[in-house]
Amino acid sequence: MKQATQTDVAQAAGVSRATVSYVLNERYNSAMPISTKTKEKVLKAVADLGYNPDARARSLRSGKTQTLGLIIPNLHNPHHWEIVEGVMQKAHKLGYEILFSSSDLESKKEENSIKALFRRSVDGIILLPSFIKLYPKLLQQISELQLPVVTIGCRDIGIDCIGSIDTEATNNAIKHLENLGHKKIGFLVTGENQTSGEDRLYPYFQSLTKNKRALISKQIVRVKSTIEDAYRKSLELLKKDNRPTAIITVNDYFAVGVLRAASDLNINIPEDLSIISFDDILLANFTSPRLTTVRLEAKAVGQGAVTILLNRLNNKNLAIQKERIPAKLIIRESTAQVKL
Amino acid sequence: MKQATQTDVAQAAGVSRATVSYVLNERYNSAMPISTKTKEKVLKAVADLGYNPDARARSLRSGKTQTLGLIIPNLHNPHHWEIVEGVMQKAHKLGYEILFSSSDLESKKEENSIKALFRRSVDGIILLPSFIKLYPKLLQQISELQLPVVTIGCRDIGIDCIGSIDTEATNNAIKHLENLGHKKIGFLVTGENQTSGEDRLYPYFQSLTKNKRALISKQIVRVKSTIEDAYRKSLELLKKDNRPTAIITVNDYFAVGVLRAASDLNINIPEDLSIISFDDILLANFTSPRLTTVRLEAKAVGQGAVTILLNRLNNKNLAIQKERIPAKLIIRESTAQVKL
DNA sequence: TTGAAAGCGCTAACAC
DNA sequence: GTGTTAGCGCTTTCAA
Repeated sequence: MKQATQTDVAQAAGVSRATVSYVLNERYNSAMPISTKTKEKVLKAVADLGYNPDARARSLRSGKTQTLGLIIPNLHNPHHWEIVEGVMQKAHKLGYEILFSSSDLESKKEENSIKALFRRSVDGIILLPSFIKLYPKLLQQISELQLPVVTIGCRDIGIDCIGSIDTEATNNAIKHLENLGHKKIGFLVTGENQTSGEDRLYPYFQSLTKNKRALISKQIVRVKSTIEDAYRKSLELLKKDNRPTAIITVNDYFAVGVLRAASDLNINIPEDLSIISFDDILLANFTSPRLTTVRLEAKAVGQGAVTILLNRLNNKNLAIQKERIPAKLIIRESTAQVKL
Repeated sequence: MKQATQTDVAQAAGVSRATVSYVLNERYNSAMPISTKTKEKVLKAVADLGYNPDARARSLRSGKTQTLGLIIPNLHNPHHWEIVEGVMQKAHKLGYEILFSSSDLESKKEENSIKALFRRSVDGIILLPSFIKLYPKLLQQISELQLPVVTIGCRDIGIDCIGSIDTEATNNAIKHLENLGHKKIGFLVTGENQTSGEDRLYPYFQSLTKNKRALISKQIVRVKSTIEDAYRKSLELLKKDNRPTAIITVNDYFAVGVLRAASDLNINIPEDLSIISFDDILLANFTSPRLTTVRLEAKAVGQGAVTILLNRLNNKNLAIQKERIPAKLIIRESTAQVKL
């Protein structure tokens, strides 16, 4: 049997198509009063026929798709998924669907995702950007598409955003390590063009030029966003004679790679090496040892992103929204007093 | 500036809207010949105006949305994302978008996802089902919606499907453990209503009733699909006097929880306890010890699901498709000869 | 309180 | 080779 259409329902209920529309969109409370009997007739016909309004037609006419685009850099970091979870929960609760895409760390793809994918099939976009260099281009595309966008992770480029307070988070991590007496700290950050490395650690390095820079012998290692590379690079780092007594990684996922590398080299954690990371993914509490990490409230970030985006949809003229979520240090087992 | 429409392009190029449509849909090679000059004029106008066809209107008219629905049970098991990755890669390559949804292990939600979400906004659905009991209901919904569906994981219910060869995979795991001399094997499976537990281990248990059942003292533990529960339940299991010498978990994600529990109890792996699991997620090679596991080729499964679904879209009358992907035992560090 | 009808932007059958 | 035109299924003014 063919799918029932609005016309079928109207005929079955003995009313006009407009009336069906009114009932289904609950217009009867406000401007458009509908008699209870009519309403019931329509509802019955809808149930009988198993009628489901066509989202495309509805969208074409109303201008709203009730769909949000979500783009994340890669599919392997669990932190991203926790964000996705927050986004989906909130979006579904509010009656929005999610058109999902991963940019796979290729800037070309990220571009395409934004452009090709969202030919008015979404009302707005939630973007977890991967490439810093992309930002100017991004801005341009966004204005061309005239689609509201909220980015996860804030930079001052006049776009709605939500993110953790990176400098605060970083300071928490550094301070914890310093309190434990660590002076030789290694840093595992993402590639030069990617966001999380720069955002998270750069403010800290900046501050160093003024004061404690001399105190800390920086050992910065850039890794691709895979656990394999985190493993390989930390293996190299830890094989050096002058290896750090503590490592800060830009995310928990990398920290798992470091854990593995340390284990290969018979380096005990935290006795011989402290590790601290960011995110506090679920897994962080189940590694051996459990990870000391700076919690970034992924789910809240995801939910907040939806809220911000919908605010924008409801009011194009809103001032730029910028929400910062506090980061909290979670001390577990991967950090300890430095050995003398 | 308003988004350009087909009419704008037609005017700018000095042709009719139909011609624009022909050019953009590349109809000029086949039935509908278009002169090169016209084609170029149109293409230029498209570029000048930054024209992007409206996916909704196109879909409404053509009946195709170029969008696939993807539903997975929960967002935390990395194996699921690897499947998602395969799905997205293949789908995007073929010009399809992904409408994404997680059923979060609530059967109610899974139902809604299928019904409400996909009111003709997708051409077909890829479903990684979570609840066995849902299958009959599922079948009914599918026929009501008249939407092609492919399930990941096969059961004989007359739906296109793709999955690993579960009995083969299970036999691989069991045989490996038996070869190492293990007789007391514990099983960590998912809740009674969920698919992976039953599919993966049930055929094996069935076979046992006929022969080696006596040899193996089964210790079956049911866990919820969270790493926390896997951890908690294996802690209980391992505290027993008569604890198993080997544990089979239904996925690598659970195995990480077992690793953690063993570590808490100072049980050495693999010396005191062997662990074998399923999936071979990326992480499985970076735990300590690295996991012996039965590789399930998640990415290939995801890609295959898309292929199967598109076959179905192209030919409604195709016989039921059923693709099985061989499972391969990957021996790493979490299994060893049983101690005497 | 309800109905008639226009039209969202596009594709495809048909006409020229 | 190219243009005309009829809808796809819905929402929403306007009229009754």
